[in-house]
Amino acid sequence: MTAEAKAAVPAAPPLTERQEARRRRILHASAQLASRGGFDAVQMREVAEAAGVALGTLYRYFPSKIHLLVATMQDQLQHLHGTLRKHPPSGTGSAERVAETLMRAFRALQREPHLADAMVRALTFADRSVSPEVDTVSRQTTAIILDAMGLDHPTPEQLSAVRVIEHTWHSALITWLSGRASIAQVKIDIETVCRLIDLTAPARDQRA
Amino acid sequence: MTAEAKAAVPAAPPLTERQEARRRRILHASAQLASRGGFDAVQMREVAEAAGVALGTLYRYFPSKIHLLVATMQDQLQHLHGTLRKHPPSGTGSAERVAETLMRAFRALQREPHLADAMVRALTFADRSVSPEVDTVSRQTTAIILDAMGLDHPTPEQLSAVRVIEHTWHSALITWLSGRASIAQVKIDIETVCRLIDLTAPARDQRA
DNA sequence: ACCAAGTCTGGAACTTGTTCTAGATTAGCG
DNA sequence: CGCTAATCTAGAACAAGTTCCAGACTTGGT
Repeated sequence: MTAEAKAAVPAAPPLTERQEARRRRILHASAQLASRGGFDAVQMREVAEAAGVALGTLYRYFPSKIHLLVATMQDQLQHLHGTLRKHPPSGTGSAERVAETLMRAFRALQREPHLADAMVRALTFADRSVSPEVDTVSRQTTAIILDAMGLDHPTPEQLSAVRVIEHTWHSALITWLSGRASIAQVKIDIETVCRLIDLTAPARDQRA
Repeated sequence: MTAEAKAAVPAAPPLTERQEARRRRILHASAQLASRGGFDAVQMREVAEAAGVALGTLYRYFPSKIHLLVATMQDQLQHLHGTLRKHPPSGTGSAERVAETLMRAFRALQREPHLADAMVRALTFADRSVSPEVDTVSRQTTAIILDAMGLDHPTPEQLSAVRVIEHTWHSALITWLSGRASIAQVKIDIETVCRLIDLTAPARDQRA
């Protein structure tokens, strides 16, 4: 919680070309299988086979199924962030733009609901041993939201609002994935929580 | 999502006394083991043994480990709701009272962090097959929050706010349990999201 | 008291995540 | 090139959730 900003993964031994390729094949196989049948369909033996790699090797690259799926999510988020940078949200207010961005991400997930299931379940099921990786995902998400808000130097209050938005985002996704909330409801929840942003705007109308 | 309010479990065959006792023993064993080592420590074979029941019987009562832990959570929530009814929050505003209530619940969880871990992880990991049970938990939570707000007939807008609060509550718990957020941060997040309540108050200062 | 249906028990068996081992391959280096 | 350490492979082995089964026990109805 204190001061270790920069690199969450201090020792990232440089991978050879073949190793990079293996890693990529594994992530691809993971996403592929996840797209078919969700979390349960990502079976370590199958991932290994599809990636053309021994089971032990798979575990050397990703020490658990959860690690693998969280890494898969990092991968997908990176894509998304790139896409969003190229086509920024069009709304005029911060709240609107954030809601628009999240809804766009949501629609992307709807196109691959099984993949979404695998990634989100892994993310919320992760225990302490996966904290660094999950934290990376969280930072990526935060960056996306701050981008949408157009903020470079958020106040602590605004960061709180962003954290709450992330909470809502993850949890709303889960209720949708498990069939307990409709798409429309997720939309409402996102729009509702985005109202918090205006509440923390540094400008006028502050009387608390 | 439409109109089937009353009983989520349509056919609850009346249990005999011995069956009720078995069920209670199982839930007790579950909570006991969870209190020790969290999610992983709740092993079905051990629960069965501790409850003095055959493995097959355990599975007849609770069709999966997740079902078992979600039921455990229902149980604990019931306690909590009872306690809260007897000692209502003292704040003057809705937002304050809800925040106070949730912080009180949070402190209760802090006393049994392993149990909290087991229940919350089960809750968010649950797939569609556990939807009815998870939904029950959700309704219990909603009821607790509405109680704190002192509302009997919430507007749709207020219900949205309550849903977002629940999202934040669950997700914040997870970040705390996995060591990615401090207790203080959870407190801040709860207080932040509770501000939404004032935003949806039916009274004055509505100009959007 | 007796029977049929349903329930419970003990235990084996199966599935999938994870670990371990022995031997082949590869990478870096003199 | 030839050596050494690291990495990779194939596959066995182990752990815990889940399923199945044969036989004993309960329950409810007659």
